[in-house]
Amino acid sequence: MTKQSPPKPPKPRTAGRPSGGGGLTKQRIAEEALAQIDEFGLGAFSMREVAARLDVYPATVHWHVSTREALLAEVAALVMAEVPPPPGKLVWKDWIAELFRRCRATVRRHPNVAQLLGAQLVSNGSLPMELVEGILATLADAGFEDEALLEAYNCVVAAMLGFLTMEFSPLPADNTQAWAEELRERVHTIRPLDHPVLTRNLAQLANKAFILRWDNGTTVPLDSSFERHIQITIDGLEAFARRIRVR
Amino acid sequence: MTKQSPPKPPKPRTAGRPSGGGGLTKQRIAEEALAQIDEFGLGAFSMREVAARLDVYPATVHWHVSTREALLAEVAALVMAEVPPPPGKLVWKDWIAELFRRCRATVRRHPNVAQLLGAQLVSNGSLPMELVEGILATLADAGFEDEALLEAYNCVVAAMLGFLTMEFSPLPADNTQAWAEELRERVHTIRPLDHPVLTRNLAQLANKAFILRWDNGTTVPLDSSFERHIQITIDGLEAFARRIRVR
DNA sequence: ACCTGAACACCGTTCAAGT
DNA sequence: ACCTGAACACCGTTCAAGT
Repeated sequence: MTKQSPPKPPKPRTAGRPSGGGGLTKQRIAEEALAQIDEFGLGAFSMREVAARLDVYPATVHWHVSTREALLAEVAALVMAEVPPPPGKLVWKDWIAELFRRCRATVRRHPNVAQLLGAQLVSNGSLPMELVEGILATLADAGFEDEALLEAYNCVVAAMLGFLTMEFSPLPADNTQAWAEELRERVHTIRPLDHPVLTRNLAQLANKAFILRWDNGTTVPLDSSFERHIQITIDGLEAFARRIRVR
Repeated sequence: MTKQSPPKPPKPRTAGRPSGGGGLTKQRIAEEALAQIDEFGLGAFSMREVAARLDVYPATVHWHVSTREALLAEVAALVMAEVPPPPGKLVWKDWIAELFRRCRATVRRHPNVAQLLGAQLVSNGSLPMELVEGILATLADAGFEDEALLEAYNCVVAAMLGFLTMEFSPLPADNTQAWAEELRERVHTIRPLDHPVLTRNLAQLANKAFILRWDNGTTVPLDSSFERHIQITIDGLEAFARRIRVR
């Protein structure tokens, strides 16, 4: 697109350790990769592109990162490291709710990495240990221990990352417009006799309910649904805690 | 791997519409793609590979499917179409719980497509409309309407697909072994002073808690966590229903 | 309408060679 | 230790040409 300088002046660079303030690091590479993904989406990400941005040969990137997958995991970790842990003094319900909100705020700033969070085991390891400990400590405070602690923890993580992964799942890369129009058409021509409840609530659901939408969370945020999701999760956890106490 | 017949006998095939029982269809292509993914993982999926399996030129596949992304969406739809809708006579709590379980059973049969379900908006449209209507009808039965219906629905879908996406998220493609060993090492050498709760419950959490595991749901299924996730979601929904009734 | 055959512009990764 | 330069074996997609 912006490549219109054909008499490309040959940049003579030398091999070996850089003399200037160069100092390419894994961190630096991940930052550049994140920038690329933020700007143009995951589809525009490639080792070669990142190398080009850093004005370096592809092999150089590989010297630092080993593999494309590893770099993406690094990027995911970079994003999740931005999540500020909620203050420790909150009661457990508020702490969990705050975590959900802060996590979403961070993902909102990097929506294109959302699909990396839940969907790959490598980048599942991206949540900072500090947050993991925070969740566990909070749930322990709420009265969960042993297997109940494990279950409550998994529920919290799945509910949080799962929702965000879906809310910000990317649109088709190619002809977004045509695709959106087609889905919108399909949703609005659903046969009322086969799908009465859907039809009756179409105005409420169209483009705001999962599976029935053609824009993602970047364009059409699911604010109220997310807040409700928090409440439902916490109410469910409380019921769980009650069941334990009763026993 | 199994390619050791170099004097490949040239298969002379003719262009044009196939005479025999050929009849390549989008459906047929998606089935072959699914088979490939089931066997060797999403990493081994490519248009060319699918074409080879069908004994056809890559361009032929493109004539039927338009794009790689579209084919993957088709594959996701194929899988989710396998989910048998729960019987309609169940009370709403049981219906939702059954849906969760049936959905999981299906994804368990095709774990490698899990990462497609939640993470791409194209394949978000994969859930059959019949199930969507089922969820809506069930929730309407439970007393949710208008915006509450939207919120409850989004919560159900996110909770269900979100958990499954994470439980079956794929391992790194390359040197799985080394990666697993490294993560296991990292988890077991967490500093006790910084992460007391984590350390205290390490035996309970290691390789069974999200972020702290190196095997996915195929090897180490999160059965009890999933059942608890169902209960928590339903209890939360019930609390939500109560809040509405009170108002 | 459906397919072949070939081509284009990309990939990730490896490896010898430089400094 | 860190990088160049080139190569290898793949990709997805397009397009004219066949039948």
